[in-house]
Amino acid sequence: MITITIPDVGDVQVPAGVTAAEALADVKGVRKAVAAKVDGVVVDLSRPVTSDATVEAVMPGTPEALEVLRHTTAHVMAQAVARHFGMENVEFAIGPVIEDGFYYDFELPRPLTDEDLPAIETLMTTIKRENLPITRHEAEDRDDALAMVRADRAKSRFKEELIAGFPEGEGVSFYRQGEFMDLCRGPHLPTTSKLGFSKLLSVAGAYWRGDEKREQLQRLYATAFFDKKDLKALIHRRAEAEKRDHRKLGQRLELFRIVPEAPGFPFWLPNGTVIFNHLVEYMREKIQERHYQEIRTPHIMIDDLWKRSGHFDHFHENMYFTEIEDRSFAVKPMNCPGAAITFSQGLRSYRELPLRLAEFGLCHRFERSGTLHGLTRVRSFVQDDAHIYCAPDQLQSEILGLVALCREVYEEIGFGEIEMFLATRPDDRAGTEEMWDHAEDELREALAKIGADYSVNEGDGAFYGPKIDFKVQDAIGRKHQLCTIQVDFAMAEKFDLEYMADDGTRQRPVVVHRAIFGSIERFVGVLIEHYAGNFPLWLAPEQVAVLPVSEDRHADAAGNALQELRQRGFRAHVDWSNNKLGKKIREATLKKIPYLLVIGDREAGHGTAAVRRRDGTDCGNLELGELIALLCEERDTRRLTPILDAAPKETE
RNA sequence: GCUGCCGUAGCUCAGUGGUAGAGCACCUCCUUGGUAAGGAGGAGGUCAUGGGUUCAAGUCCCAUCGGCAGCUCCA
Repeated sequence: MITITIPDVGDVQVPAGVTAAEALADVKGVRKAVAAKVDGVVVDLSRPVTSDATVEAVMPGTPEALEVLRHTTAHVMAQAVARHFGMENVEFAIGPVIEDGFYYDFELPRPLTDEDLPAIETLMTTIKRENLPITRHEAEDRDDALAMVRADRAKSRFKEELIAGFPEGEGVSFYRQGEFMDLCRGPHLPTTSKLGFSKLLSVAGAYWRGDEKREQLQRLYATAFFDKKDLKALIHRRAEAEKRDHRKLGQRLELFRIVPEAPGFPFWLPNGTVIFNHLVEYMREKIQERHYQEIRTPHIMIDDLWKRSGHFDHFHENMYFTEIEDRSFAVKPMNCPGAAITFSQGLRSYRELPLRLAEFGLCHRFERSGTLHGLTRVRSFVQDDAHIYCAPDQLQSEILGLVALCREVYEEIGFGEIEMFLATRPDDRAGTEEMWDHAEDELREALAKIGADYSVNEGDGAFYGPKIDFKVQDAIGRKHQLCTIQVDFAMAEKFDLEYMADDGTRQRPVVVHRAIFGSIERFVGVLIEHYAGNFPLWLAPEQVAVLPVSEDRHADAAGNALQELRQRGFRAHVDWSNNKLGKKIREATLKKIPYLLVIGDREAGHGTAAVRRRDGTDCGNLELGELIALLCEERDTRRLTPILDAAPKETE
């Protein structure tokens, strides 16, 4: 007999070797359990328990249960694909669980099309109804496992390759339901009837083991949940994300365009340029407060410079080159060399440090056509870049200042949670161990000083120094990496940068590269989706629309309102069309203009306007001067939420 | 770059190998109106580009360019 400890229930004595399910037999609701946890490890319910252990049921609703469900659903999807094409025509690769679902990679006689999906889904439902028991089979070692896959099917080179990579001398497990067997660590649901609600999402190509030199496989993405509600919620979330897609909104709101004549090089339309410029202006304020100096450096410089900076060696594939009077030039992919040259004009004194040189620099990088994506992955973009040249003992306070700046900006923009990552020394690196120790310590200490929560990405630093990366969460919970703060010991050497220290010796400055927005292009792309196109007043391309009820009777009042708004610097217009009011409201609302001022008989004589927000809220009738003062406050304080609330309902 | 899908009016999209279509937007006229679409008329096309098959190609085939999803890359 062994002793099983069941949390919240107590200890029970059972014969050694009973299954986890049997051990849990008395637990309330155990019939719904999808797996068991033995001493904290999730296993099949059918797994025997051979010695004293803590055993608990893994119930639907827990993350572990969902993972088991999705993993099993992946197997069932593979089985359905096998039935759809015939087992002998399919070669199976891998089928892991990912965030929000799972996928499975196959080699198939022909590519999957959207028409295959419903057929595969139907087969999955059939397999669920067949209520096939899912059983675990163990191979002694790798040879045994190889024999098992070869006996099971004609083509198994991917599975064989996987097995060959397993550690020697360890067992290998397989799972079988019905005619389908798959190499798998498990655990799985006990039978296919326990499957929840699943949906096939998309088809894509993927390389075997992510290597573009290897076989290209067909990848089928899908998801599964226990509760139909959750599946619907995910589908809704995907639809919501699609509605916010910055490429669609960018087109509809006339913010930017990317045309075939310049693939990957965005055109900023007037509306988008307003946003672009205001973000730059905002960042200028921020860096002026922090005593940065702004510079501008050339877009095209001779090859030798890029060879000296190391870009030619490390970044050549992503650079554009051109020839001028038989000399080879490169278009800048980064701003660092220009800043370094700027720094090196004249001998610097320690009194000038930290010297913070900012540049809203336009960079060009060659990106492969398949990687381009709206504004978030482009071939030309403007970075809100800066290079800080400081003495080693100033490094930490500079880092502190940058982390604070980042947090301040992201908070003012309205992002949710901010995650920080410390990326430490990679295997391939420059500089001495002391330098790395020092730099990493400085970063760690800075993060500790502000009490920041952060994760460490070991070995993820740049070859010249460690960095802090920021990830922000947008309004619908997606994460974007924007800001990066990088410490660089190599650049000062490469460009022979020096300053005169207080003891009269020449010293190398430490260089910090950083961008807060990252690139303005990507930042605007993220912002469009974050705000769903509803930009806060200070950024909105059009801030106020004046809508006369009758375009001739109320023309004077509308014109006056417009003039006053424009005098106070608002981007405003009057809808002079002869449409009815309802239509004018619809059009202005679709343009996501924050405030609509309706002016009719009731307002014209009193110098007021009936104010409506783009979300449909009626803010009531306000005197024009008072209204404009409030709007100024909303704009000038860069409020994220409207300053005007719903007017109280008037009862007559 | 790779695999698959796609490319028709400014936008969103229909279109059976046999005369090029709709809605919105645009222009003109009527309508002067009260919180998300008033009415009528008009204009707008090298069906991405180049080849091929066919009596006949928007439609079938090939190539190129561009877009989308994913992979890879980047961060």
